[in-house]
Amino acid sequence: MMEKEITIYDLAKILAISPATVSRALNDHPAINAKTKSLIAEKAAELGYRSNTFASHLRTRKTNTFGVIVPRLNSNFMSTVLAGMEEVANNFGYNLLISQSLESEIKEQANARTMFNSRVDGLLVSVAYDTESFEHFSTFISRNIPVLFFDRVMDHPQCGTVVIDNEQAGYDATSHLLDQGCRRIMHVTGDTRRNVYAHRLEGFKRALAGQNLPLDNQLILQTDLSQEAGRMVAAQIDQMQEKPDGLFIANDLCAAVCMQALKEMGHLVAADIAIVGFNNDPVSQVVSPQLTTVYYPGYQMGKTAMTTMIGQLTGTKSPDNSEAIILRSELIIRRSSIRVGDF
Amino acid sequence: MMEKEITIYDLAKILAISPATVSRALNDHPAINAKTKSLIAEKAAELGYRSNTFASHLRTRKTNTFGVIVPRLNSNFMSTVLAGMEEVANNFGYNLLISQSLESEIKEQANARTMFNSRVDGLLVSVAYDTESFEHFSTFISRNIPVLFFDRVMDHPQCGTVVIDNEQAGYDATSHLLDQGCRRIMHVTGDTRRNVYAHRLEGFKRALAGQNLPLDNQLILQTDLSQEAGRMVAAQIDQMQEKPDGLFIANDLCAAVCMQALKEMGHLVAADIAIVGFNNDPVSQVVSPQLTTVYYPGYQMGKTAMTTMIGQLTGTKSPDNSEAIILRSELIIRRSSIRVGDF
DNA sequence: GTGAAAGCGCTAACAG
DNA sequence: CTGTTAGCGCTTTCAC
Repeated sequence: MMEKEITIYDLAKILAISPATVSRALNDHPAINAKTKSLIAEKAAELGYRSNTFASHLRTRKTNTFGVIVPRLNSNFMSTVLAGMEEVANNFGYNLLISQSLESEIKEQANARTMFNSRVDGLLVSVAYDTESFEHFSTFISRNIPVLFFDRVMDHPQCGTVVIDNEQAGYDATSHLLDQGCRRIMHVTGDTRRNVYAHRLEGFKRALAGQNLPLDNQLILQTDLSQEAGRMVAAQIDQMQEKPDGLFIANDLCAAVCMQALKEMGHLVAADIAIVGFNNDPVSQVVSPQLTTVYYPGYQMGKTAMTTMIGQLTGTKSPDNSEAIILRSELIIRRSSIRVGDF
Repeated sequence: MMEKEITIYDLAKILAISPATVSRALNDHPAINAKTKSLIAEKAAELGYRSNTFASHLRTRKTNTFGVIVPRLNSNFMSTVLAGMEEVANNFGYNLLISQSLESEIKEQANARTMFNSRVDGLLVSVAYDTESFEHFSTFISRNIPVLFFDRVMDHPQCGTVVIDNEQAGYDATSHLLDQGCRRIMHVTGDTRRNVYAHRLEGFKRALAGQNLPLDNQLILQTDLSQEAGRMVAAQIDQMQEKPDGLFIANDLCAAVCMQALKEMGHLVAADIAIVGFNNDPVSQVVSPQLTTVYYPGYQMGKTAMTTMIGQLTGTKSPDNSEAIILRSELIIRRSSIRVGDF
């Protein structure tokens, strides 16, 4: 049943050559005769030889594995990013060790420790809601293991980042609502310790300021952007004396639920209240009216992050030469926010 | 900058004891004095010692890592399953090596090879659309590495499976439509080489047969269940002479898009055509009308699969004692299929 | 309860 | 172009 594992020593003995030659041949070392190479490769295949990566890693101190820490796996955006990362990593012969922080810094620290102990060659992180400290990443930095943040990033001189221009996206979304004649716009955001939400909020503010509109703090709601939050926002709007005529929610699923709830309460989407979401989640296309949103290039972000990481590791880029890559995002205008013609 | 890695030899030297004792203490070996244990643990923590997993794996031939191969990472269902797996694995100190087959058997084989070379302790797989051969998994079996299938499974005497009762779910969904008075029900399915689609179809057929309704092959559409497919199905229905009055689509996102398209073409959902989806994707709750669907316990499936795998590995279950675990799924009735009252 | 010593399978000087 | 040799850091018999 249990077949015996065959090693380079077995191959060496059978072929009457040295293990070193076998090792070199298998690694396609230039100094080895092409004939011996193919001879060895053949025999290896025949006997079902597989390299013992641990022995190899033990020597080389490289694992060919990247750690990835994300807040949650089960969001459309994140799984799209991961899909992009996986594709690139796979092409370059790297593996991915994936774990989720479940939006908790504590868990994130534990994940980071596991990654560290697993001796990943590099770490890609999108931080949790409540992460404050950089501490759990500094162990990597001090051992020269590259750390790259994507989407929800931390600011650190030695870490690259891959993001979209959230400020501009927030500005565009808000400006669109202003263009539609909205004058009382509510913004539903997440934890503003996170760049993605903070910057969207800044963009929101800049757009209002551009029209000399006052900033009403009552109209800025910090939530967890869950579906539940969407329902609560709708209930709150329903109760308000002076209702907003525009609504910019930093997450599609939350926005979709909120829109649904508002409709049930008798509000007319677009006419009464124009709505813009964020992410271009599949959900945004199947709600009615279809949801105006910001296209968020998740797959591209994953590919870019991984490419950057590999580039850094293979020395194309110096490891302490951090860089910030900004991907293009784009406002997608759909029916939920079209009011022109109502005037 | 680059801190030196500290080993059990360093600890041994500093504490003037043998490396063997350090190793045993760190692994909580019973034969070691509690005092020496804590002394060693303390020093280890102080110096930032981390176990070199490769050296350890090289000796023990265990990796504490499971491989997971899924068709795609970026589906709500799959990422939910993965989230469940990750939680359990993490609790038991295992890591996850995740890769996607992108619905291609070729890629799946490559993934399996990588997993094999990475010497995963076990493999969890949900197979691709077009997978026919078991070949790429038999290498695992012959080396006694447990292989467990979940959701999209293969039949093999030595592999456990975790699934829902797709036949029953298909039956329930169809029966519900029949209960609503539908007599001409269309079923949109995926590749019927896959158990999940084949069984739902069987349930569909059984429900019709229970009412002595004829089986019209024109009303069974095999598609890839994409959003695009949803649009095509709607177009096709729109063109039909005798239109179906019920529609059972084996995927929520596809169903949601189809429903949307039908509405735009002027068809009345529920009244003209009652619709049932599958998966309880978030999308199903935000479309209007809300979509009747089958709740698919993804998180639970991930947890169960992982628990089973770990149980098998730790010897609770004999490895060649395959088992089939069937999780409960549940029809969730919403507005898209309610016609009672229209008569 | 602790130590000595061998070896897991591979790679990389170094030597020829 | 190929071989010799010495570890990588850990676990684990076998002693004491």
